[in-house]
Amino acid sequence: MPKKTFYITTPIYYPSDKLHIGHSYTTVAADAMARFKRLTGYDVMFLTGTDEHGQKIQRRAEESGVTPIEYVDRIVDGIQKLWKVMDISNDDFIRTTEPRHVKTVQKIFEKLYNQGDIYKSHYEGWYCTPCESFWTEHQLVDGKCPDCGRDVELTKEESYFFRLSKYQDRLMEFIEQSDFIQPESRKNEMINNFLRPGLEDLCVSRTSFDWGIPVEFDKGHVVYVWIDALSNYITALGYLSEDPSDFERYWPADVHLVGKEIVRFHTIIWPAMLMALGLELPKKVFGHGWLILEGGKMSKSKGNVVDPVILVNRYGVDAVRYFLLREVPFGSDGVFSNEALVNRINSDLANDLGNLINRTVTMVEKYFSGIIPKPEGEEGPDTELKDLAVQTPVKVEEYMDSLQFSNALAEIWKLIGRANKYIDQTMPWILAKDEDNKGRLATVLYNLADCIRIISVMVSPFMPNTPAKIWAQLGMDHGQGTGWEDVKQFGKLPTGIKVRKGEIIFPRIEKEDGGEESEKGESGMEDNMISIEEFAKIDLRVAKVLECEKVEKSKKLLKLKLDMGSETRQVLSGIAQFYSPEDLVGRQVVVVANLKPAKLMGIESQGMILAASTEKDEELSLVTLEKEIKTGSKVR
RNA sequence: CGCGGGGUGGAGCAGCCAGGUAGCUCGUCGGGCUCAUAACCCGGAGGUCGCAGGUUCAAAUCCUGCCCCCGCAACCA
Repeated sequence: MPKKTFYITTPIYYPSDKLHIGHSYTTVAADAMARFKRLTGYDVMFLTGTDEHGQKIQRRAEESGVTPIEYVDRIVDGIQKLWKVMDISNDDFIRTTEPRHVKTVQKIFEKLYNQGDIYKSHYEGWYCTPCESFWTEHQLVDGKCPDCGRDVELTKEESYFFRLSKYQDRLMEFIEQSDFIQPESRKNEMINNFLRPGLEDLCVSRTSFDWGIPVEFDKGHVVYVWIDALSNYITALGYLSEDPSDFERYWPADVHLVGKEIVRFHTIIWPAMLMALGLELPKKVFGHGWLILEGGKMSKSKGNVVDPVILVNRYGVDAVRYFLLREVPFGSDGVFSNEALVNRINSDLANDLGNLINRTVTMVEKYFSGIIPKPEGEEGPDTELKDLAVQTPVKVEEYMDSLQFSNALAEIWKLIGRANKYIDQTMPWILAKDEDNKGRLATVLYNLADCIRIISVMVSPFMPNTPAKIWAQLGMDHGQGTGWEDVKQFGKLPTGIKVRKGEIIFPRIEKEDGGEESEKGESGMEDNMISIEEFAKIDLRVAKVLECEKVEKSKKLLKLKLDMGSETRQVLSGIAQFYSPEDLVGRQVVVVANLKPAKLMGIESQGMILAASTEKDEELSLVTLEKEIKTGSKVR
């Protein structure tokens, strides 16, 4: 009989920037689930990938002076390395620029067009020029661009539409009557905010940029995000390709794991697309919460950016993975802080689990020369411990099936706690004093060691590297008794094997004195010294202000046009409260010329001019030059 | 009336949908133990469940109103 299949996906990430801890969170969760399902005997397909088209990437690439594909190749490479570091066990990685995806999306588009689910019309919308974005009437805020608050103009663009409205009733019925959307609160959100007000047809092509999948029968159009990105879940399986065997095997997906911000696309647009294609719908979409960083949103100026790689280097993958899945209930938002991470590692991993292993192995060495002894009989607290040990996997299974990672882990830790308590109850060091108690001592230590075996297996989906370390210490070189079914039985640990006390698996992390200081250190500031080479990376240039105007609707921003010597640039600066545009035109300023461009109020800024300001910005003074010098000169 | 989330011992959370003993983790205090990673085990202290009304025999939980906090929208390049 073929194994039951399990298909789980993460969203495909947008490679316009490096990924952060939030992306790792989703992916680690999916990975834990995938590993758990493999462990419990499923034929698993775990998919992740990248969504590589779109205007933003096209623009980023242009700014960096490379082609879009060169640009994404580099970032995607980084993402794949990150997943390696995080020990992600994905079975496939789909890139929307791959031919297998592109071809199928074109087929899907054409199929939907031929059957009338996609039609050509005009996108009549309000266009915000600086943002280069279209908005519908009701998206506007006070008749202005909801993104930047500026004026918008009514524009028409020819484009293709998907008949989303046609599926409104079927969607409503499906969503209301199923537990398709998890957690439940998000289901209500979708019904009340989107389905009840009514669905509008969806624009699925663009002519305003070309970094996308071309619509084959109408050049000039590229497929816009929805059909391109969402389809990845089936194109990766070979839907409509020469080899659809994976599709036949794994579809429909068991879970699409997504962040709460994109629940809407996955629960409304995606099912509607599938209905149109006549395909089965995924069984579940789970919208998890966000990791909120201590001190507000992650931002560079606050210095609280959390780089997963740094965390892993510092604390180890398994510890970081454990923390992510344990600390916060999966459906809700939670706070991420270094302190919480260290606390978890110390109390759960070092004190509870690590110490349990260490003390058990030590006693086996001390009292039985390292040989796992044969148990004799059962008495006192043995029964309770054993019962709990074999019941725990059942509970873990239940929690995992509803993606309650933190509860599953809590359940495992109850057993760890119980085992620690068992040591105190049975007091092996007392038993060891009297040769008559040798048998009882053997039983106690065997029970402990076998509990650890059970724990090691249950923990493996969350912490992939830890089990092998535990097995090595227990002397289970062949992983005996480590299947999921073995874990539901007590006594599967072979006797007579020799334990090997090795390194401490989870050392305690000593908090450096002065917690404040170490917090700063964590964010990678080290000490504040940089080398001359590092300084040389900053390209400071003299520029002359050619034009300058206030940014409309902005208190602080001025838009400057700068002569950089060899080129002109547009730079924004938050100095409007201190300088008026007339003051600046014709003056020379100092500019960071190789700063990554950014958009403020929807306007691109290609550099930063230097100014000094007091602590609370009551005063501000521009950095200028003592005497005129050739525009474009390097400052160093 | 912008949208969303939330206010429960010192910190972080569960409980609320299906009213009836306020639970967990960390911290703290006291004790125990010495196999162990200053770890482990036991016990204690500490709570007007944001405020005010209402429903009810009974409200953290249901209803109404209000206050406050956070995220997003929305600008320190």
